[in-house]
Amino acid sequence: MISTRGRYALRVMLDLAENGGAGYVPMKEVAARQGISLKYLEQILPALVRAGCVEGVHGRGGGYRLARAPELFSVGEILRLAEGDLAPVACLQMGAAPCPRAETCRTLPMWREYYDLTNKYFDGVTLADLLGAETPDEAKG
Amino acid sequence: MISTRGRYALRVMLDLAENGGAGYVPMKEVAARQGISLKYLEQILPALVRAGCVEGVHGRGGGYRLARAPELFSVGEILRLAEGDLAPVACLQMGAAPCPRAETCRTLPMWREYYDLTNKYFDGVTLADLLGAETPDEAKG
DNA sequence: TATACTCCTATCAACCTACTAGGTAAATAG
DNA sequence: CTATTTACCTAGTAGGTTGATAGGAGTATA
Repeated sequence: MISTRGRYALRVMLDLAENGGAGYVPMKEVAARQGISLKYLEQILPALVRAGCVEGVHGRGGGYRLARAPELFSVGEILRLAEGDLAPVACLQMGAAPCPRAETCRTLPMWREYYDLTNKYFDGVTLADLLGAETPDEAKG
Repeated sequence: MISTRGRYALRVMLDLAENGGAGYVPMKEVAARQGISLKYLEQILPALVRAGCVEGVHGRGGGYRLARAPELFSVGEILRLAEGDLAPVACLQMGAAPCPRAETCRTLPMWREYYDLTNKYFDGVTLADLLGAETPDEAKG
């Protein structure tokens, strides 16, 4: 399941895209608009900064802004940064201890294929797709 | 993420398909073969019985057996019984309080489409597919 | 130098997961 | 009828995760 971390990260990115324009937007404003705890958002954002998705500027007049245009961000990229992983089972998570059953596991290939499906789906949706009020389908077609 | 409940349920069904034949298999044996706590399995199985996926018989010579042939079980059916739901976000879970943002939510259509994708994928894989040592792809093609 | 931001770290309550434990009910074997 | 074997029911529990809150340090601007 996608937790609030991933969902909030997405909402912040969308908020920056809509309300950002060219300048920096303080998280305080985003938190108020989105109805999310400022302190909680402050925990989520550094990962997006380190990955070069948003740029943060300290001090008065500072805030965050998107590092690229919305059509250049995939949802998959943002979710992976916030959630760490989109693996459907523990044994496929990065850094997981290799499962001793892996060789003979009847279900592992299925989990792998679903994992691929998941990554491909979310990599195929961009922030720009979500900003248009259309469904991702329509955006793609 | 698919938890052990769903994964164990699948493994039990596969074990019954492989080692069951026509008769009843005691959970004790399945637990030993699969290296899973018997007491934990006993918690998972009633849901499969109630749904008519497996049949349990008490007493000496009893145990469980599949209620249908392996090709008539989809993985999706079993996972939903064990996990309750395959919803990727809380607001899509059955019985969830309706989200006040639903009307204007930019991301909800995407979650919905991914939810559909998930159900369709797992509904398209059968126990029989997993029993053949092939990948689900090959089984389908 | 005061202010307004980002960013770091610690803490915490609530909840969930994965399991353990101890039974009761039902069926069969002797 | 009794002992045994199995399914099935219910409660508890250690450890981890989630979703926050809190306090402050670092940094840029006016």
